[in-house]
Amino acid sequence: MRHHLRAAAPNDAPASVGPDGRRTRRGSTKGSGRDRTTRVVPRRRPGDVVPRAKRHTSAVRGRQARGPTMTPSRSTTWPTVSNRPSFPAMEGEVLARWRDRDVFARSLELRADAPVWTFYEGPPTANGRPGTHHVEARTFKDVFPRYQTMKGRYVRRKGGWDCHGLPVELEIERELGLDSKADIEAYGIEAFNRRCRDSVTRYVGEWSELTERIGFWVDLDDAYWTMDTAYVESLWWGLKQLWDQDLIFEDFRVTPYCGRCGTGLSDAEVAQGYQTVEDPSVYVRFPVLEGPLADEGASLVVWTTTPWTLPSNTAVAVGRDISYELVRADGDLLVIAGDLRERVLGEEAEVVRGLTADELLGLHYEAPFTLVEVEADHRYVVAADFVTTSDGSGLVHLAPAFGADDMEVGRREGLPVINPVDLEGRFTTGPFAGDFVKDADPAIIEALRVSGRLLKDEVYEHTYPFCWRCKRPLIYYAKPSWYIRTTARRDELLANNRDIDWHPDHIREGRFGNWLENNVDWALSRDRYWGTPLPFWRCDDCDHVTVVGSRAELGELAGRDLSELDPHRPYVDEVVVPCPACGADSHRVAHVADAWFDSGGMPYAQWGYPHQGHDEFERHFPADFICEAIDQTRGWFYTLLAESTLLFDRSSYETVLCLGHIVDEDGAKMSKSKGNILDPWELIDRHGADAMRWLMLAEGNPWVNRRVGHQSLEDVVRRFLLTLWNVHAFFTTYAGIDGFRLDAEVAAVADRPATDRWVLAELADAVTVVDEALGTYDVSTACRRIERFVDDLSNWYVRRNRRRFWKNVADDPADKGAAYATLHTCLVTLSQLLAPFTPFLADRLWEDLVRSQDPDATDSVHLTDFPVALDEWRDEDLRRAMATTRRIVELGRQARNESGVKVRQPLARALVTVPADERAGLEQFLDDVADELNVRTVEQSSGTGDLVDRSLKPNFRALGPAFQGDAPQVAGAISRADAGEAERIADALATDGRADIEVDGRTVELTADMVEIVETPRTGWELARDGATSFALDTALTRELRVEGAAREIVRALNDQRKNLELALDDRIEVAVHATPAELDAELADAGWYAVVAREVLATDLHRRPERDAVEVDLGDLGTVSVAVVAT
RNA sequence: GGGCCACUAGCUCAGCCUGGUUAGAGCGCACCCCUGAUAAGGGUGAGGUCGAUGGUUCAAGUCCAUCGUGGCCCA
Repeated sequence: MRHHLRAAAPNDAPASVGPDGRRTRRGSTKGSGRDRTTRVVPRRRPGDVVPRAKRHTSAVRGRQARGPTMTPSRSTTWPTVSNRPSFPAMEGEVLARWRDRDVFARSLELRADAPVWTFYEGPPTANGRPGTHHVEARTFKDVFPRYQTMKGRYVRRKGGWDCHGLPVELEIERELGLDSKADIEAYGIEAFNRRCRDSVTRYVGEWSELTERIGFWVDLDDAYWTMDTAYVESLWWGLKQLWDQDLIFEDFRVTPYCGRCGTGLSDAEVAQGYQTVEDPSVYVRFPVLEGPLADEGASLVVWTTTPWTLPSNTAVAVGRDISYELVRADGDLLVIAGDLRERVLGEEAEVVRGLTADELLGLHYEAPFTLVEVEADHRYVVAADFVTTSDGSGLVHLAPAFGADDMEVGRREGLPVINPVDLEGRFTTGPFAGDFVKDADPAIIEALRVSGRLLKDEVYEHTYPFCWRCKRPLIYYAKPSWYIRTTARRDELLANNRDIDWHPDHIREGRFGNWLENNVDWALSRDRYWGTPLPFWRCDDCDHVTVVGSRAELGELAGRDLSELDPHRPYVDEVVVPCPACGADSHRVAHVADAWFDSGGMPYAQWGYPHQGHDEFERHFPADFICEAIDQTRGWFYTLLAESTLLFDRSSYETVLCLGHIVDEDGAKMSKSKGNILDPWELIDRHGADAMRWLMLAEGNPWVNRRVGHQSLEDVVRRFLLTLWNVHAFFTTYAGIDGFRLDAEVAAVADRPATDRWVLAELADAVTVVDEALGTYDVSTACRRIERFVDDLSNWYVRRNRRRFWKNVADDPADKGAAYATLHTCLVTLSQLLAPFTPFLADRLWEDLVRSQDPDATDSVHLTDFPVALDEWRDEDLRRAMATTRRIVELGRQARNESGVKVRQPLARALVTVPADERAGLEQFLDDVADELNVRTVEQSSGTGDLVDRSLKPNFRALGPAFQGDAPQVAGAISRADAGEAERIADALATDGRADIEVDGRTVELTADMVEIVETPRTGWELARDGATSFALDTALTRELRVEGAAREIVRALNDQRKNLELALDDRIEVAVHATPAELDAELADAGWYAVVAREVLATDLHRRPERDAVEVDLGDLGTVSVAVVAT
């Protein structure tokens, strides 16, 4: 096979290849003999010299050594995680582990005694290659069973294959060069069906591989095959049940038919053969035989483009909402739709009077031909809603034998079927006997002309179907067929549908509900070979039909052992049973079942019920969940509901998720002719299965068409998977360096820093939201919440807390331990949270973060329970406080941006205002704001001082209900309040909780919730504002601030060199720094900055001297600094 | 012709069920930052008459009606 999973190259080997192609090894770069002086790449950009930000709110912390320490007992228990992963290779490793450890089977064993949660696999047909849309469906089919398993349910996932049907037969016909049913029968049904059976399994291998590769856990070893004997026997049982309930009957069915090939065609085949052709278009007089119109001698004007069907006319249809007229033209009295009079009869026609459809209904008329004598009442006017006035005369000729609409009306009206045409499409009687019907048109028109019935004859251009094999025109032709009387149970179908949990729910009342409302009997039979043979035996003599429900029953009837009988054609056709009514021989009817009956019967047939598998069926009926593309509404969704309603009086599924289709990145349908089909293997090999899955699950709603392509997959990888992976790599890197151990003492959550408690509070919320969303089949919400958490974790928690991981353990072991423990908790919980969505990455995280520390731990995340948020994590106040903090930081960045003072340059002060109820929460994070924005002190306005302007903003949510129609006036008064008035109201609200305000001369009482007090610092500093939140930045620079900036710049330049030298994170170095003029040098030394620099860059010695090959940093009018690493 | 769905920033989509006066995100774009997550990362900004019209309401992207455009299913 082409798509073997490659033996995955370990992508995280301890050694990695550097940018220059040399192998480097973490922590062992010493003695590598590289020439350090030539490897320093001076980078000098004039605009690039402002010193790096530094924490100013805590001088003590600010002067700690920042690098990771050389820990003597460095643990090797944390795996080395590459920061440039290959997800497809990683997934290969995970797959190998799943196989080795038999994880899927064990995940089932684990829940063997748990409550059952049932998923039904809608069987794909395996005689075509799996495509990208199958990856979509299988992803959604996987995520919920995985979730439910983790929630403690037993989710047996029995696979299935759809084996029968016309597409299989057509493929074999093509291969064998067969052209018609006659050809097939000449070739031999036995051999033909054997080929069909073989072809079904043709792509099973590739299907299985793809299924495994994308992590869809389904039991394909125990899959059901709709062609299996036990399966077919179950269907027989089902059909017999229906027969016993009198729900099966035989009637004519009009289908597209090729007289030359002698075969009906499927809709798909018909669709291939449309051509634009010119056909005769004739208007014919049908004289009225009853009532006033008959007395006046009027005729109906009837239009048709198939004159050959006129001999089979049984009725004329009119539209109830159409206005008709009695018209005199050329001495004729004619009945025609008013809208069409002029077009058909010309301007000369004179309207005698208007007629309603009701006046026409029931009137008998004289038809132009009578080839067949019929006893039943026919040839009168009926109503039908398909009659329009866009063509013809508004009076439609009906020939139930040759039109599906005609047949439907005819059945409703009890009209006879007149069919003077044989199976080769030739007239059997009358003057046209022996002619192919289409060829008889001219003779028929001539006969009409001769009899004086022809009113008008034209040529009509339209599209008409032709046989794709022989190119001859198709005819619509009524043939005897077997039906299931679903209309008898329409109310039950509708009732059961109402109990189904549809996603999206509009399908229930909309597309599906409407379809059920207009339910027609299910045409069950097909005149084909490779399908479930209908178990109906008809007596040659008396036509009595015997229906059998199993081979055993059949054997009993036939009087011989049939336990080894292949229930397919032709073997089953050979079984003859005696008629219980008259004793004559009964032969099986030639039909097979619509393949949809097979798949609709899977709830019972997959177990062979009721002949076997009784317990399994009871245990797994109905399904909790099914999931297919939306085009199954009238397919599987319907047949499942119909069969289970008729057989078990309830729906066989409780929840159904409908999926949209896969389209390309431009939104175009994928099709072979456009050449925009995407091979799923190519996508997965390049980006990985997790990326595919996440794209399917997270992008838009499940039922909206999904755009798939390399670009969107790359986005998923970069935006989501890689972000998470980088956090993981960050954690393991520092945990490894520090020798962090999971069994180390760590502070209780309540005792950890606020930032830790915050991220755990977010985690708790994420777990809750995802859990609830998955419980209600809402993957989009779940995915969005996870994405937001990963972003919070990476771009706020890790970024804000990086230094806690770098610093020396000895300085603050509790703080460092808390940081590790917190991040570890987040990642492990994420691993479990992600397990249903991205099972590979999730399990890799588990392996690295849990298994690496504890070989006795559960050996896959998929064997764990879905995470539960601990109560001690929850802290909604803290979440709100951090949200405020981050909004303040955003404003600060905005102010920085607008001031033009870069973040690397420390500034002295900032003043912030937030709504009163957010002040307390913000207070605890002011240090974070200061550090993030590189400002020494950040203060909140006291709320009363002179530094703040106050204004009022109306809150409509409270004002509206209170003042109704006056709300706008009150709001206006609030907005217009001047400074003094605002001050007065704000104070009154603060002390009494209420305040008076004058509105249009009246005094109105406000409560605190009606007004938002907006404060703005009155400083003249750089100001950024958003509603009631503002940030004022003092941009004044002192010499001291600039010197500190210089120190940060030195650190940055040296760290830059460390990186160029490819030093390990904890390598020690010696550096040389030379600042000029001497005054700057002295200031740096006196303020202790050189010591800070040395600690920052892990320098054992800092020499204040010039060095050749040093990198020079221009500090503007402050001076210049040159730096160099002199020893490693 | 019928049913259903969609229409929100240049693009892809949230928000609508449960109406509240500052409509969000990602990508793209412009400008910038960072340089120990580094073939990465981050920020700020510009950009929207929420398809149109009418209605309900103190208040409509959100509720109702009609229309338009597109899609799916059916005929």
